[in-house]
Amino acid sequence: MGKCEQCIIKQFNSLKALTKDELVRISACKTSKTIKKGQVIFEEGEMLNGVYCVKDGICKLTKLSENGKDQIVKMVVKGDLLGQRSIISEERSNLQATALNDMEVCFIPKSEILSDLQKNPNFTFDVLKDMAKDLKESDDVIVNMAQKSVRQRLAETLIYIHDSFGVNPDGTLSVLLSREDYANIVGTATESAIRVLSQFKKENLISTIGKRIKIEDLEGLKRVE
Amino acid sequence: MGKCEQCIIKQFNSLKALTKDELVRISACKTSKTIKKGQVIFEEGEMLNGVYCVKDGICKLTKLSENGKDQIVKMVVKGDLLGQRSIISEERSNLQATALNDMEVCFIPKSEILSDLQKNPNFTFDVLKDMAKDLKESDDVIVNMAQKSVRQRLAETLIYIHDSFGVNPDGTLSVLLSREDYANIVGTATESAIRVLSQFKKENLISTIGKRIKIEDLEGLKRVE
DNA sequence: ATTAAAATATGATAATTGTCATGATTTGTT
DNA sequence: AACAAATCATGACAATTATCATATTTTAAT
Repeated sequence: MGKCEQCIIKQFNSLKALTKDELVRISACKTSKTIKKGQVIFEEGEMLNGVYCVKDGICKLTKLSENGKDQIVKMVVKGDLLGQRSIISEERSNLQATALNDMEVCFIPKSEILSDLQKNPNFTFDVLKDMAKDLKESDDVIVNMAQKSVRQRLAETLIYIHDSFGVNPDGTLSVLLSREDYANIVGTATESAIRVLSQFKKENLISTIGKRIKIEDLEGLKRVE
Repeated sequence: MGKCEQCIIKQFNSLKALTKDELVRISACKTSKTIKKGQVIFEEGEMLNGVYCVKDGICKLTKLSENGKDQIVKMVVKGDLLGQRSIISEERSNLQATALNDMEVCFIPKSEILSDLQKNPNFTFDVLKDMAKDLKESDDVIVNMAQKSVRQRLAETLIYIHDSFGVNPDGTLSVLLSREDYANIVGTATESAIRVLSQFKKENLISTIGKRIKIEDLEGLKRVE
């Protein structure tokens, strides 16, 4: 099993603020897991016993709305930590995490994280910074949800996925989301999302190969109102 | 000027995690301010030089959307800290803060807060917990915005304001918001907010005295779909 | 007290989005 | 390869929400 001290991934998250000693100790008690596409990592309401460090793959964080629909609140990428919030507030998770890809993650027990938070102010401060960033992003999402049209939100989602996760050799978005996923990011009915995507296609903003999507006119998408 | 060591307000925020020494030092460099209703405490894009501890009054945190409308992202109450996020990320504020009441606040310089964050892990951890709570609330707001109707969101807003800020002797909500404010919380057009309030009135869920609102049927409001 | 400005209210209408029905296509399984 | 199940797609229509116009009421300033 890999050693945390030598793992490159930690450069992308708060674990980089840990000392070598602390990393060695974490390395000794962590477990590596492979998670298959579609598999649920943890459920809403579940008590988490630790945090996950995402070594590879992507997952979605969703919350079930009263109307029975899942809302995708955030996408978690290679390098991100998963579940810190629940550990810090000592509460059950308010979100469900589901793999969108095959994933490689390391599970670090709660006790280890909490003791490091107690002992290493640099680490705590780094987690704090991370959360401040998340919070700012949440503000943006709230404003977008409240003030922008479905058309605009979907255009921005496509751009976000393009910019954050990149494209395959054929130019299609490398993250394959279902139309339902798109709807659940944007906060609309699946049919509406499909309809808007069809419009985008007619307007030559995107093209599709099967269910894969290729952005044909990024600037055009940015101009969508 | 009051002394932080003796101030009751700090029980409601992370400052309670500071030691007596640290509080004495803060007390020495803090400044008290009175802010009039409607006054802007800080603007979007402004560089904050410290955090505010709200001793009395309420303010709204807004973000200007591209369509020129203000979205109210959060309400800040007596006991809350204001501006920690910008200080922690060392970024300009992403939100504007505007007093909804006459307010009493204490301004604590950035340097003091940052040094306490460096030195006192309990304090940092408490700020972290606070932010974790904010983040969870943001998730809820996102889901509500995405999945619920204007009618539902407005009903919930009325309940939230009722429960969080209480009522006057005559039963009207003690926080006086304009119809535009309500629209900017819910994320809808002012006319739509007004219209829904009128409906609620017709359905005897609320009554109005001038622009003041009184909840007549709390249970009914909770059932709104 | 008078008046102007701002906020609230309501109607008419258009635009957006949701819902239900139905078919086509894709995917996964045997 | 054949089939069932899931996903994608589109039409028709209903419901929700936005926009513009225009009163009415409230607030603030003189």
